Amino acid sequence: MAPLGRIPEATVARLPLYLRGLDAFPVGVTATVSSDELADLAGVNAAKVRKDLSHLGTYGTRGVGYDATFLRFQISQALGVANVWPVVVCGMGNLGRALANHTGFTDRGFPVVAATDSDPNKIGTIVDGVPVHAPGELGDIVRRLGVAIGVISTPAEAAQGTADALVAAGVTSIMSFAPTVLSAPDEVEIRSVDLATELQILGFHLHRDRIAGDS
Amino acid sequence: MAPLGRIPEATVARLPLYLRGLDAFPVGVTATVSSDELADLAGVNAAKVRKDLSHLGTYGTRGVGYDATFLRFQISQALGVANVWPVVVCGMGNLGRALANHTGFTDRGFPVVAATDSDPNKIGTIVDGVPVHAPGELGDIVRRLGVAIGVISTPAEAAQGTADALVAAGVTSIMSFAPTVLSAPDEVEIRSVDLATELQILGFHLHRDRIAGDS
DNA sequence: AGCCTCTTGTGAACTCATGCACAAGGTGTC
DNA sequence: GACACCTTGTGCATGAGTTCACAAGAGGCT
Repeated sequence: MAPLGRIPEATVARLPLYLRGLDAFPVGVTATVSSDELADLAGVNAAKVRKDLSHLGTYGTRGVGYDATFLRFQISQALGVANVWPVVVCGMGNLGRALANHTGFTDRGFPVVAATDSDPNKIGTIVDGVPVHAPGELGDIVRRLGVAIGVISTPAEAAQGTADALVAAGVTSIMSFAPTVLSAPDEVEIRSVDLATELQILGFHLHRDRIAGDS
Repeated sequence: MAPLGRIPEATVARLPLYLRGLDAFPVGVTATVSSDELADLAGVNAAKVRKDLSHLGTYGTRGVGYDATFLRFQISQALGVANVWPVVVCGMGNLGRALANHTGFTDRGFPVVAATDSDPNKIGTIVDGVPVHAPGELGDIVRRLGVAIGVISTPAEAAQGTADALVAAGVTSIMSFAPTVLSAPDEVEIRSVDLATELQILGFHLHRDRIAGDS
């Protein structure tokens, strides 16, 4: 199989789950893991695990399984986990503060190096070790600190302007929590997480189950 | 078309986006919206909008478009937005507090009526209007307040136990932010949002672009 | 060595989702 | 009423992703 041919998007989205599952295996100790075990750890089925991993290369041994340490290395390699991508959090409201302080980010190679907020009372302060700047300084911050990823946690009204500023500064990866559609050039990748939308999807199923139960 | 035949999951996930897009139209005022306009507002293409809406019924007028108010009503109906689903937030760390205080939840019919945390200093206090209880009281809270949805924002280690407690209390919809796989009976719907995983997906593309740029 | 057992890697069928392209069916104008 | 113009609704083709099922190896036991 092509060692690094095009990896399907669905597979890319699962690689972090496999990596997380492999955390169950101590480093340094030689251990093998089967596609079945890894499937359990990642919450998917075994066939998917095998097909996903086959996109990276043939790293398993038939009849045995995968060497946990080696597999972790290969997935890390594919995901580029060795890199550290500095993050700027735009909008230090409730959510922004939580994100800036989220240990899961730094632990995985995404240190929050700066934040912006339009509130004059916050500008110039340091919240949980993260300096808060004015939105106008965004371009400067990105260049000076080598920011690779922008997180938008502003109100919906300010989101597009913030995205524009990030793009203008050269940021090509954005994660947005604002409940609005963002437009940006094609080469910019935007991942949008709308928490209320997620709940509405849950609500749909609750609603439907209730309808079904009533009839 | 079957007015309420089975709606594809992908369509369900987009209905909230359409509903959000329709917010651009004032209530009470009669206005029509075309699939093209709605596509822009929701960030998808027009063909998808039409096919999605056709699953709900034939609510458009050829040559004209959709009546904004009526369409909003129909989508709301399908999603069951008229219902109010009380939410309990489990784990009042940084993220939990932000979620409990998230106005987007209450605004969309998902009031956070209670929270739990294992920290004795938090138990019994009221944070932003939300009373914090001990994890052991979860079953009682769910029954007493009619909780429909549980949000898990505990550390990964406590997530499965919290999920078990929610399920035991009769909650069938769970939204989890814990970076771990949760197991639950089939009838329980779990939506998992791992923020670090999202960033790793962005990181993959950054990594790949950089590789491509180097070669 | 021969055989049995185990698990990977993958061809192939199948399901689900997307997007095109156009007929069907409205509205408004002359 | 006839015609020109719009936009929906949908049949169909294409593509992406999932799952099955099994041959191809690898290791161990007798």
